[in-house]
Amino acid sequence: MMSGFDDIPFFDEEPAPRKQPPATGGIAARAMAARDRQQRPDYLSGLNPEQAEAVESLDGPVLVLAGAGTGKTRVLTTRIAHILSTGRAFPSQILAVTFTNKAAREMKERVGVLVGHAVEGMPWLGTFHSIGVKLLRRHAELVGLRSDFTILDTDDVVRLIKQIIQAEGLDDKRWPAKQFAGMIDGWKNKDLDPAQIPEGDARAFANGKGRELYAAYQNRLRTLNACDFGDLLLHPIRMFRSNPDVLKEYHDKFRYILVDEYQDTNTAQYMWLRLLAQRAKGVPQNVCCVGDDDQSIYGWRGAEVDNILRFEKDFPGAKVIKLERNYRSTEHILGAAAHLIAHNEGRLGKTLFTERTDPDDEKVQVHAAWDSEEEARAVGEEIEQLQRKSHKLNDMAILVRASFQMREFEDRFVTLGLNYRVIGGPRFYERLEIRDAMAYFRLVCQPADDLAFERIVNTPKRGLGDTTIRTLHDYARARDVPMLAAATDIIETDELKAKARKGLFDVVADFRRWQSLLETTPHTELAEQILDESGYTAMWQNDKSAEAPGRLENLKELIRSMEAFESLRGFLEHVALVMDAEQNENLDAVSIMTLHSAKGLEFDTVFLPGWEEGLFPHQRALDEGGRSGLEEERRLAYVGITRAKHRCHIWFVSNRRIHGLWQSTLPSRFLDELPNTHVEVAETEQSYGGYGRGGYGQSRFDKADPFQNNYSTPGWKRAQQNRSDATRDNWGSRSGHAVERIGYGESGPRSRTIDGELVAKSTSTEPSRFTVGDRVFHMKFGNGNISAIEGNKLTIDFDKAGQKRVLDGFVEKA
DNA sequence: AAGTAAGCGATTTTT
DNA sequence: TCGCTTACTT
Repeated sequence: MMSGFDDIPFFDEEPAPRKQPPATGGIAARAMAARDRQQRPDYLSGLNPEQAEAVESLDGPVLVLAGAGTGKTRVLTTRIAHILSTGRAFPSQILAVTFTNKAAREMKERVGVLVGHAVEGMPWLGTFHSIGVKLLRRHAELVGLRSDFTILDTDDVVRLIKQIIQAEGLDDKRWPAKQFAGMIDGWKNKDLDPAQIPEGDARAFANGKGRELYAAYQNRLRTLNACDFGDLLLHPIRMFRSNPDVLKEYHDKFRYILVDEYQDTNTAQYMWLRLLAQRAKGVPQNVCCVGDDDQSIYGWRGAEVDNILRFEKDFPGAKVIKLERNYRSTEHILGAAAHLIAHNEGRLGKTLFTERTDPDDEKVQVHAAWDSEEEARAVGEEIEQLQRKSHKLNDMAILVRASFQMREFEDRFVTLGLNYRVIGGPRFYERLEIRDAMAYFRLVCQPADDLAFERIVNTPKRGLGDTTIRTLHDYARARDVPMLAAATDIIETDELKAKARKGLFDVVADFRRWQSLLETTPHTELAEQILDESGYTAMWQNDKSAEAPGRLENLKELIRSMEAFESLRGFLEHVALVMDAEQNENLDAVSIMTLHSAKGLEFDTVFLPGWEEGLFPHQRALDEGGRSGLEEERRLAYVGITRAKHRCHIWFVSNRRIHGLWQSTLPSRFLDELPNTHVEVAETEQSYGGYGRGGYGQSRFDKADPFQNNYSTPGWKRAQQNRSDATRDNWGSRSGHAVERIGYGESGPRSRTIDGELVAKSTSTEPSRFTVGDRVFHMKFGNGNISAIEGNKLTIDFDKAGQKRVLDGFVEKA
């Protein structure tokens, strides 16, 4: 099994240059490769021909288009194993980049399985950011940092920006720091420094001060000796650009470069990669990017699908290998997914197939429910039924478009006593008490960390209020020293009142003591000591609120998780980069998560609720992203379906409560893009369909089996268009079934269209056709009397359902 | 400094 | 509508 690995040399760091393997592409190497191919080592024998080609094409640029479930990770890990076993590179000469820590971890583990002890010898396998940190710690001085720089998270960044906005004398309510943080992030994703941002962008914020503020922010980071996440990419880029000798060093070093999830790279990551990958002319670029354009779902946070689409132009002579043989899903699931994604334009074009055909495999099921409550109830029932057939809850997942959908399922599962776990959501290291504790630790390790200082200087309360902090802040800025240092000085003066001076004196003394213990005391012990002596633990012990015990528990957990690290510093770095905490694997539970966080996972049974226009595809994606927004939504749907191994159940409801108002909804257009042959509409004995749908036109989903006939005929399409327009009008007032298209009069409501498809229409504000006291009928709640009217929103006392607020388009005069 | 009142926004998320 | 953040009050 381990053939060929026993004689790999291992180095923690660089081997001596003359001991390097023969140059890639050389005759010797090719001969060796040929020999290896003949021998077909064990680790290659389990691969299909395409996978094997992806693994063995070591010379020159390679793009592996790996569809969902086609063994992408296997290819990557085996390729690394192959490089090592053929002696083409030492572990430290392979650069392997992933997006998430999870992916990096998984890759490390799997390479470990293949090559045993070599994993420790792969220092350059990690996320873009962790590799960036590694580069920066080595060359910090080249970008004006010290190598012990701190990494700020989003929360720190926002607080810092807020200070800067205030310092500029701007109103921080009119110009929210959070928004500006987002803008900076966007610029950094595009590899733009303050001088390079487009004039329009610069003007868009704070009366044209955008550029200034961005520059001020960067200056502040430098004085704080700190980086935000974007800098972890940008600083290395700048460093390479202005220090060709350093870049050359890494060119020589990295003989093979591998990139996972290439479709998710943003412009900065692309530049970073290109700098490292594009060597001198004539030298083969052994870069291998793996990705799937059909699974690009992060355009909204700066990912450029274009990077993968133009790979062949960027790397001339690139070999493109498609992996289309799927090992995960049934033919129905693949067929449904393929048909759906075929509606996108600008694809590289892959079609997944499987060799397994089992007549027992069920088709993808589409279910209709009356409202979200019934949807949750029905999914709960399905889950219980599967459970009765001894399916594991761990093998089931509910994948939602937006997190507000989760609640209904959680509520239902609580009543049923069904175990579930929510993936994503608020994370351990983002909790208040954890962040406070971390601020203490940070300040001990890095006395210049003003953000940490300000966070905890008066937590617990030490009588150091706003005025004191402001005085101290100004004092520090005037002398250009960190606040902790300023505090040390200021307590010698009489700038502060006696009470504040005493409080500050104690803080300074505490930190001085903890710092002196840093090298001598074991870090977990020191951490505990810090939390105790600072009074932080006591603060929560004295807190009577319901969450206090949980917070204390979290603090204990924090200390416990430090044990795995060698030092406080090492732990801090880990937390800055790896924000996730492990889930309890032992519990058998249904997973609930967003479609985005489901990427890369697989489940036996997948439930996809909420396939309604406006929710999925999401209205905002359409409004803000137009055609490409729609296509990204479609890719999201594709990701959702392809998570399923055996069963995929899609749901949509007719009524959903959005922002507290009940709204009638239309089945998602994606449902109509699913093929007959692999999809069936599930018979449900629920209330859906039992009601008259009063003038909303026919839908194939009104009938028991809409797939029987004409759902894709122009007639159906038109019917849906009618319904769509009619319903959208209900946001304003009802205007019948007129088909409104592009080209309204100047004064009329403006619609948005995507290639002629009507996607959104602004609300109109005509006076309501109802008056208080009217007797009305609502499809969901039945009869009732109007008790109040605000614009198009009616408050109605229903005979059975009680008081509800609904939009006037959904009721009729009774 | 804490507690209430008012206001705002409401996809998706990693590092 | 609801839940969270911020402002104002005591």
